[in-house]
Amino acid sequence: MLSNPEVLDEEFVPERELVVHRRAELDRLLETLRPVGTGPADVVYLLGPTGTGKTMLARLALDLLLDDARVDDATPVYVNCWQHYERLEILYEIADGLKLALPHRQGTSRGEVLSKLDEPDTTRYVVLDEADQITATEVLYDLYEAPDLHLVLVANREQDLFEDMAPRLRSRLTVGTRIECGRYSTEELTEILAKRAEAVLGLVDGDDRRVLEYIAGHAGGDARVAIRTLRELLTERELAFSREAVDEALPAARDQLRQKSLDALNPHQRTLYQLITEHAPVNPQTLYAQYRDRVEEPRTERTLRAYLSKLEQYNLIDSEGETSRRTYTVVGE
DNA sequence: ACTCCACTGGAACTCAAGGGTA
DNA sequence: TACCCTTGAGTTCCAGTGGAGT
Repeated sequence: MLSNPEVLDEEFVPERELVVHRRAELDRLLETLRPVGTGPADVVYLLGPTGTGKTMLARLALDLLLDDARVDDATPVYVNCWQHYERLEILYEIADGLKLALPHRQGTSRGEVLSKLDEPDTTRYVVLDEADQITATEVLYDLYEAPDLHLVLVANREQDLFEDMAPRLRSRLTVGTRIECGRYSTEELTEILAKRAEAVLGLVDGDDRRVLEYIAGHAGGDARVAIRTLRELLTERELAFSREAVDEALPAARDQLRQKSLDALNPHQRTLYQLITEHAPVNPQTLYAQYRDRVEEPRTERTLRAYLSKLEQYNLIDSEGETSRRTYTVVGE
């Protein structure tokens, strides 16, 4: 039996002690958010590619702020904009997190939620994870205007965040603290894996450590992939700690992460994804025709276009070219 | 230069569902 | 219980874009 198997979940938020390579970023984040000295910044950006510890940092910072004696009455809220990307949806999630007394979700207008947000009784810390998925960036303005509310925006690239933003909003939001999380090096990833492996297995010997290095070297600097692979090795492959086992576990780990995104799709979106895997690179005309052949009650092309942009947002597919020359391919195939 | 065609994405609309209210 | 309000999902319509053919 493994002890603490939860540390092998890539979404697990570790204790401060388990954080090995993001100490400086964590301290800077806490320093910026803590209302001491010159006062907190209004917006903090946590930027960097997938699997570089941004979400972990943001969640851990919320936990630590809650326990911090210097911070009175803090209310932390975490919203994943991957699932909640519409303006009202995000406001509702925040209202829920802040335990604001709304009559009910349906039937409460944006104005009502905003007026509730304008009456703070605590310092609010709001993390918007995957903030580049937000379709209506006006929500950032809503939150920026709310008193005593500190925003942490987590995104891969800063430009994605500001791309569709109105200039008035952009000029307000560009002021803020930026904390960059670069790709982990193989050494750093090995350390991270070693900490997690120790938490479940006890001490890790030299041979095992070489296997961890091997995982780290093949995970492309992505901690999610590395941790998933370790979990796959320890839970599914009966502690088979060898390079051969890693070679099998790595693609399985990547598949599982992809499957997690696919599970969030409706049947029509899944059919589109399936067709793109079968025919990639495929142009829109062929794709729409194949789709109509495949399903009983096809959606309109306008809806399919909306689905395709969603699949792209989920990083499941890629598109190249414009208008009639556009083609769709599957990411990672 | 002009026209045709394929494609995109915004705006306005319909519809069903969920919940409050008199 | 009938009616009202709001929402999300999906559709219809359409202006704009860019490649290809004449």
